[in-house]
Amino acid sequence: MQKTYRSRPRDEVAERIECYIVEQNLQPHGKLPSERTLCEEWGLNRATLRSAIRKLIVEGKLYSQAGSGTYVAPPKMRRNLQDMETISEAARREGRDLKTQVLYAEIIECTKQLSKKMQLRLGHKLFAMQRLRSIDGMPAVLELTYLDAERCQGIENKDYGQVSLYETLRKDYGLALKNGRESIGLTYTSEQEGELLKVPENTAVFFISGRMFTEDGHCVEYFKSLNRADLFQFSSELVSPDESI
Amino acid sequence: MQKTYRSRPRDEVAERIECYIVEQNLQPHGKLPSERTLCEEWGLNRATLRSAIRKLIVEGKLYSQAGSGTYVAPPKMRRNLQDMETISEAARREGRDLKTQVLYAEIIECTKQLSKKMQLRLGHKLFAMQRLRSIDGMPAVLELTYLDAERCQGIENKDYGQVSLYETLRKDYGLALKNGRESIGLTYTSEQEGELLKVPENTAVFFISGRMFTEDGHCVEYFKSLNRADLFQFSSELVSPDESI
DNA sequence: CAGTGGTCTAGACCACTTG
DNA sequence: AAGTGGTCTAGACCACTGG
Repeated sequence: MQKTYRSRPRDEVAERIECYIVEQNLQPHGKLPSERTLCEEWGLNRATLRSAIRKLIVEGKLYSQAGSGTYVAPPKMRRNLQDMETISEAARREGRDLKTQVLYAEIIECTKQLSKKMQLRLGHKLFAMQRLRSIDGMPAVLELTYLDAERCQGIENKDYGQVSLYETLRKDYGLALKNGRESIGLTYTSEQEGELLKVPENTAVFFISGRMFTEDGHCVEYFKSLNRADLFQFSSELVSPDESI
Repeated sequence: MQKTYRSRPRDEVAERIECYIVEQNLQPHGKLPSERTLCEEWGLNRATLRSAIRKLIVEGKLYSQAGSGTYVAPPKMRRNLQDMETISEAARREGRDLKTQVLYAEIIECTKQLSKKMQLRLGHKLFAMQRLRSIDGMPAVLELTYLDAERCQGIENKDYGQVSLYETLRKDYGLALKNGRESIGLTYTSEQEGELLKVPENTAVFFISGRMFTEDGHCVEYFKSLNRADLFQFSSELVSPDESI
């Protein structure tokens, strides 16, 4: 009485695609032949091939662009919560291209909720900025930053699509934000967030928020960001769960 | 020049299913009519209906069991990372049925990696235990716990399928584990983990690990757990990201 | 053993990207 | 304008669940 292993075409095709990538030495963002071409060459039904491709997409190994093609997904970018590495530092470390687009930047007055978070009085001037950050051309992080504008007057006068915010804080204002607390969770994108990050609505993304403090313990920055789960991998220092008993 | 809104059948059908659930007052675990029945009654192609069902499944609104049927998914169980609420406390709070199965329980010697995590010397006696915990009959959490066995001698003599581990620590050993650090990430199930949690291999699950300390700062417990993403929702106390500008 | 969800085949139209 | 992925139709077989 032995379990019959009737391997399904979908899984075989998925493996075949992975082999193809290796054999052809396809690099990240490398293009696969079109679905119809593969179907013909491999004698497949398109639905079966698409099912295999979908599997590899959810596994983070492929991505596809309507009207264009199917491509090899680049490895996820690793970020660590322990050290306070900014995304620009992480991108530099991994040799990635980081572009930043400022969606919103204004001086606002501290609200009740922000006042709690940052320990500032109501009405205190804050610099609020929302930025969309792209890794290797793919929208990856949607970031909302609040800065104590009274501690860094004129902070709003630079274009943080071009200049590093942290470098400005350090060089122009002598603020070295070394102490911080971050926390992570998962949420699902709203319609608007999905459009900005170029993912469907209700896609699971990492939600990271945190505060940065000056050396004398004052909160200068509060931020929250959405990070695409298909592009990032948040590693803790822990051993992999695969090392279970 | 207006964008034409040609709503796709799939999305219409998905909405129709949601309406059906409300109209028929279907409760969690309530059964939908069979796919073929719905196709006939609503004049649909089965592939289209299945596409709609798949969408609702990834959104956590339905689940299906091969050979049996498609059912209304119960709301996800909420857990919070900030407070150190155990899963049994969370289950009680939400009025859910929690069952625990011990897969492995033994005294082992502290390894190099564990020694780093727990700040204990190599060879220190640890109580290692792996448990599978089920919510309302569905395998939900795969948990691996390491306890400082020299601080709680005889800890291995109870059946933690029946008795609360934390209650035992508190009552029998006077250990109130109030201080802890947890961290969360995403990983993908191995074949074995998938079988235990009753999900396919390579399913995305939450990976939570953490350490619990005594009041005098000694690490007594190190744990890591896999939590099915379709059953849990991890919330932080922070404002929702939807409140972005 | 009848009914279920899971899968596969074969063929078609659509909106979009790209040369 | 040609080619691409995304979707839809119609019909079929499979392994499994449950009475």
